[in-house]
Order: sequence, then C-alpha cells, then structure tokens
Amino acid sequence: MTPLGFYTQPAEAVAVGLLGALLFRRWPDGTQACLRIVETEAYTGRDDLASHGRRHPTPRNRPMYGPPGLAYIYKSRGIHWMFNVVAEPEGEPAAVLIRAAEPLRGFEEISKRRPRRGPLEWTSGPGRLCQALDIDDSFQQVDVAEGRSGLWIEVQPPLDAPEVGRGPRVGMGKTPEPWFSLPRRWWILGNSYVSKYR
DNA sequence: CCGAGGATTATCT
DNA sequence: GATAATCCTCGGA
Repeated sequence: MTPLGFYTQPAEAVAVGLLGALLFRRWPDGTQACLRIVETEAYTGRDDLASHGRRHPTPRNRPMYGPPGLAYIYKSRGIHWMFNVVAEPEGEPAAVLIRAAEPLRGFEEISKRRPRRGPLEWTSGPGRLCQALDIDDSFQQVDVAEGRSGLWIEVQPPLDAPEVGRGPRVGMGKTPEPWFSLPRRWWILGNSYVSKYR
C-alpha cells in the first residue's frame, strides 16, 4: 500500500497500523534518532466529542480537515506539544495521536533533551515524546511519508492481533459517554514505553 | 508506591 | 472566562 493509501484509511485503521512503525528524527547537525511507535489514539469528527474536529474547522484544528499523511501539531495545557498524523480523505477531520515510542537509535540525542530522567521516561507519553525529539509547530503539516523536514515515519508490516492491546483514550476529562470510554487507544502489549498515565 | 495539585497560555465559547 | 488529547513535584504511607 502506498503511504497515501495507508493514511487515507479510517483513523482507527491508521492508529492500529502505526503500531510498530519506525519514527525517524534527523537534526540539522546530522544527528539522528529512530524509534518504534508503541501507542496511538484515534480522533475523528462529528461522531467523536473528544476530538478537536467535533464541531467545525477552526484555526487550530484546520490541519485535521486537510490531506492525509500530514502532521497535525498543537499545544496542550499551554505547555506540551502533541504530534498527530492526519487520516482519512481531505475534508474529513481525523487524526492519530502518537502517544509513545520506544527508542532504538540515538539514545544520546534523546536523553540530552530529557535531562535527569531515566530511559523509561524519555518518550512514554505524547508530551514527553515531543520534548525528546524537539517536535513543535515548525513541523505543522509536514508530509510524514518523506524525510525532508527531518521528521518522518516508515510504516512496517502489521503486527499479529495477540500483540496489540486496546482500550479507552487518556485524558478525556469531562467528555461525556460513550466517547469517554470508546476503545480508541491501541498499544503494543508488554512494551515498557507505553505511557503510564491513565 | 500513590494521589493531589500546580504549571502556563493559546484557543474557543 | 473556562478549558485543555499532559507532566512533574511533593507529601504521606
């Protein structure tokens, strides 16, 4: 499947399919990091009161309505950057939040951006991941299927179903049921880098 | 180990 | 004016 075809799928399918995908970051000085995506969440449009796309386009959520395969980045709590990849055809507000990843290469580069913290706290959460990889809104709407921006994803073959966990999303706050409990979070079972804030 | 509370600001109503 | 797709620190056990 082409990258465009992959990201054009429903957000749920993209979220599952991104488990095990390789996330790359290359800095201007030539240093590089490679991580394995281990936790994702799906957000869609009017059928999802937890999603930024639940009402209509706004300056912030505009990228969710745009072409699939581009980054959607926003700031949470005025502090933490969140990294999503847009899914579904242009016009449909949908995105997949990259919640956690397991560092494979570039430990030095990652650890120096997460000082005074152990490896398990480097990238085990969406805000931590963006801190570890210097991801901010300068990557807004970059194409994650190609590496020119210095941030890209290489999708891998699907995992076997028994390796995948599924459950409610994190940080739903006052979101009403049933959206509060919809099982739209996926993770790799047994992986230590899955976020621990539930 | 665990739970409570604070940080900090753009965005939306 | 309230809220937020989070993270960290601190106090108590």
